[in-house]
Amino acid sequence: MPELPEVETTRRGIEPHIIEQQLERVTVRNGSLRWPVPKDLQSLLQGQEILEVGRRGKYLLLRFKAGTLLMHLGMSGSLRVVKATEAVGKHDHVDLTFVNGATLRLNDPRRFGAVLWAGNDPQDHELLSHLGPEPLSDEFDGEYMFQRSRKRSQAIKQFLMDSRVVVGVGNIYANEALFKAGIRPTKAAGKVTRKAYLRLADEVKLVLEKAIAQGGTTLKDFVGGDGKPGYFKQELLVYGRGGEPCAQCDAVLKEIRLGQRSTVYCPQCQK
DNA sequence: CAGCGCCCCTGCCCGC
DNA sequence: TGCGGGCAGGGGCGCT
Repeated sequence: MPELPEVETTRRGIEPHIIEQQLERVTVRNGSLRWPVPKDLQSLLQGQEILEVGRRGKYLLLRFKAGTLLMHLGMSGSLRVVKATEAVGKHDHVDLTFVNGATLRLNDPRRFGAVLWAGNDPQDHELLSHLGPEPLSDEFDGEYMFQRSRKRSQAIKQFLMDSRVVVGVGNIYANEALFKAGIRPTKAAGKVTRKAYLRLADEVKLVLEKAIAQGGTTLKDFVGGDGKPGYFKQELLVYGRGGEPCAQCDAVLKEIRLGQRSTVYCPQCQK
């Protein structure tokens, strides 16, 4: 579920409910996530106020005076703000309950997500310190990709999904952006031209911005807790469409596996 | 170092 | 209806 746009949508959705709120207690029902949830969160955070709700790539950063709580939603995680009295459901693994009664509740069926303590300089945390630029920042552009990709034999799609190169481009958007840019996902990153990278970087920004804008329209529902937006599904041009005709040329879209991930492209439009 | 598979885990869908 | 296999929007890790 969570690609960068959804994590950003989550961030925007929870922020107004928890910013400047004082934490009353931490409830960990199942601390067995990607890494064990630290056991001392309660003592670290009790009485502390949330100063900022930030994001780095797909990580959410809840900043307190004492340090930063780092959260990742993995493949299946979601966060909702509920009343402290709301019935606990299956896979509701962690709650942060605030003095005002609001509760930030993490649900994660597959438990690939994470809740970790990162101290006062979260960007120095091991999981964040090697991350590439944000795709929507000026630091990320075609020239940057071109320079970083020289002599790389790896397929462009895997290069694009490497968080050390750029964060937040998941499988769906990698497929979509490569289609829009007319680049075949299997092409070696080092053989993609500067011109093609300029186009690709633009398309990455466009598709992410568009998805965030649409995620925004579902914010209310999201916080109200009624589940998942299916917002951009109908906008996808290749992802999940293997075997269907290309929207641009009518050729049959090909579906292959690249690095264990489903990859769809148009053999005509993407060279 | 670059690049590639593996794996963590549950749920769901499909074919038999 | 039950069961096995494959797949899922992430990404760290260990190996070559």
